[in-house]
Amino acid sequence: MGDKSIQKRKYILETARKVFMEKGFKRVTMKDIVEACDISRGGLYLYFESTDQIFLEVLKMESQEADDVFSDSITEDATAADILILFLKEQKKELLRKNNTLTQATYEFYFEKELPKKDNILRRQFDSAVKIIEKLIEAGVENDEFFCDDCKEAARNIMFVLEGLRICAQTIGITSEVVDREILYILKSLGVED
Amino acid sequence: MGDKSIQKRKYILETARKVFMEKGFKRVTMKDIVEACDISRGGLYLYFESTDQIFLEVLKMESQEADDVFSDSITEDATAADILILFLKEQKKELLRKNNTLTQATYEFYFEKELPKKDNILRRQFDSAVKIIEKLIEAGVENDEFFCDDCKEAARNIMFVLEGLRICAQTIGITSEVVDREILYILKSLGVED
Amino acid sequence: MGDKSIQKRKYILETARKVFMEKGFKRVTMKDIVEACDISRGGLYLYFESTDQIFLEVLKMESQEADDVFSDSITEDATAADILILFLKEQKKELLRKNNTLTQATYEFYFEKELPKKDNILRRQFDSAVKIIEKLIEAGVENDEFFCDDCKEAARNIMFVLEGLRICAQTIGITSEVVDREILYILKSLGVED
Amino acid sequence: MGDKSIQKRKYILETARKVFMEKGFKRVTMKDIVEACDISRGGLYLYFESTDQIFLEVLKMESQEADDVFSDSITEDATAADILILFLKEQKKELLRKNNTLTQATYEFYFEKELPKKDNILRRQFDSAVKIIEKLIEAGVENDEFFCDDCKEAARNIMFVLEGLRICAQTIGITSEVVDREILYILKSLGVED
DNA sequence: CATGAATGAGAGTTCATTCAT
DNA sequence: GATGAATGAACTCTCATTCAT
Repeated sequence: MGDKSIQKRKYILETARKVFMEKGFKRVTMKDIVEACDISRGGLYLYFESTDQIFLEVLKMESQEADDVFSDSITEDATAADILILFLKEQKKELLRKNNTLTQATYEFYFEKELPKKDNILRRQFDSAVKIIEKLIEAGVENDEFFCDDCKEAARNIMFVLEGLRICAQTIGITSEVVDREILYILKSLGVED
Repeated sequence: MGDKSIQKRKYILETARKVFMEKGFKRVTMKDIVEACDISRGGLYLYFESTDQIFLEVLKMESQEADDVFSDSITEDATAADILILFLKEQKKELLRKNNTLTQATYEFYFEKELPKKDNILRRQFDSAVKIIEKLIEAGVENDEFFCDDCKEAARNIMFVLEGLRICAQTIGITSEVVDREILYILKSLGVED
Repeated sequence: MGDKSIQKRKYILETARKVFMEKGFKRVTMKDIVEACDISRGGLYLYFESTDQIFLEVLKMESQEADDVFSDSITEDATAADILILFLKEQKKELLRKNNTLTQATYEFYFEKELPKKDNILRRQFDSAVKIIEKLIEAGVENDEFFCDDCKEAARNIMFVLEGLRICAQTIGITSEVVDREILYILKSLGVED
Repeated sequence: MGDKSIQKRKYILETARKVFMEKGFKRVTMKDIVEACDISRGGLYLYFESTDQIFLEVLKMESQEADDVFSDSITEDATAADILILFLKEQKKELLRKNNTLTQATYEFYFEKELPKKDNILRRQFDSAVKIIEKLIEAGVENDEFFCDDCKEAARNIMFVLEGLRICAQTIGITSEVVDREILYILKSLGVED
């Protein structure tokens, strides 16, 4: 596969990503992607053999970029609290974005395929996020920014709240204020006065 | 519609409920329901016109029963903390049940139809649960069982954590221990020492 | 499946039979059969799930009728030689018929699927024909119509010659005279002077 | 067309031959041949325009080599009977070989294309084989090895039996013993005592 | 000459929905 | 009311064939 092919492959994945963001996972057919990419039916099959495969690849792309969210948040002089707040604000932005997330498609995908619960991308992302938040809280505790007995558990709780917000955003809808309140609640439970 | 019809309608809904629990929402076809009910294709259409409609009715049934969870928890001499703990344990049991919940189907349904976020069954259930928990916490605060600044927010937080656990149970999988730790975390943040 | 369904099933098989006679096996698609029957795409799938299945059923029908060829040949006063000659003439007629045989389709079918050689319809038909011819020759030998050392082998040889003629008729083409000569040769080798 | 081209053409034909032996005719696609030859899709089209053409060319190659079977059989001191027996044994070997013959592919090819019956390679091969066998029998008759009224007809009969065996080998399966018995039957009908 | 990405026609299959009985 | 055969739109997937490089 030449350079051009790699380009096209990437182009297809990026286009498919938009389609998944708009329609979720299940409603997307190979035809949808073919049309969005403006290529031929057979052409798509040269690169991918199913929507499943395409979605998994999109997810991989996504997950690589996800790691950057933290990296972006970390600046030299920022305190742990600053970084955590920045991260939570990032998450807020993302979970309030309408039709601009793969959240729904991802959930649908994991529902449809009854994938191994132990080893899947989503799980790895979750666990890795927990670990990073944990480190952040530990750093904050050392700096006396945070107060916390069990940093690991606090990190996990934050992630569950975020997941709860995320799914509610997709189903029952939530406002910016609701998210803000949750963020404040989280921070308060870490002993941050604001 | 005669008595017999009402009976049959109910029979269909109950049978369909089982099908949705097994397969989620999207993967269920009219054919599946027809076969599960052992009625004729045309027969089903006499009562319902789509899987959507059937699922909504199933959800209505469900939501009427859901209110009983709390009622069951409340006994005369129970303290607020007792009731809250009982409720959380109920939730734990439910969210760990495999293929015995409409959770997945419900999420799928709400993903698929981009329903009004403001007024839907799920939303009403959520809000009503928040209110009940809030009342419970307030009662607990008055009894000095709980310590809490903002009972409404605490209640909301609990619900988001539960939602987070619920979705995670369906996608990345969670263990009984994970749920226990979250329950403890919630109780601790209410000032309960255990 | 009601009476009507059985009728329709039969109708489809008979129509499909004609299609197979015209086009062989491989070139026939479900669409061809749908069009020949003038039914809907989905309609055909109610009765059969593949051209394979349809062809096998056609073959079964055929094989039931094939047994009648002999029965038809046998009349009360006919001698063994008469019956054998009648049978060979029947075979001649059949193998010279253009596009009015399933021969080609049958061969194609057995080529395509690499079916068990031991137990298949074709094999059963062949063996049963050998047995009947053998009986016939034995009867002829007893009547001093035929002369033959090994009736079983003679019967088998007749069948192989017929198979050879059949396949040649489909590939390189043969004339009526060629078949006649082979029939005479067979009869002569059984000691029949004509 | 340069030397190199001729070489490549031949290489393609020989490779394609193997593919046809494995899969018959109809199941072979241009893609199969391209992959077996490890050349480019477009490249194949520079030499041949269809599987039909390729198969015909393979058949031509084959037919040139087929003539050698007899030449090989003929040694100086061999009697007619020896040569005939050798030839029949050759044929036996060939028709019992699994997946190592173009037989099936050839039949499929002639089924698919409804080619002129009068003038085709298969026909020429058949006629030429008949002629050679005829000559052989005539020689045998002169040497008093064989007894035969109509040598041409005997030769033709042999070929039809062989064709019958060949097709049966591909469809209903035959054993070595069955072929042996047919060979003995043929020889006996030529008056050879063995 | 040679490449291999791209095309698009067409085969197979499923399912919501209708309608004569 | 109830039945279930029938319909046809929509999807998946494959392959011969072309054509820019």
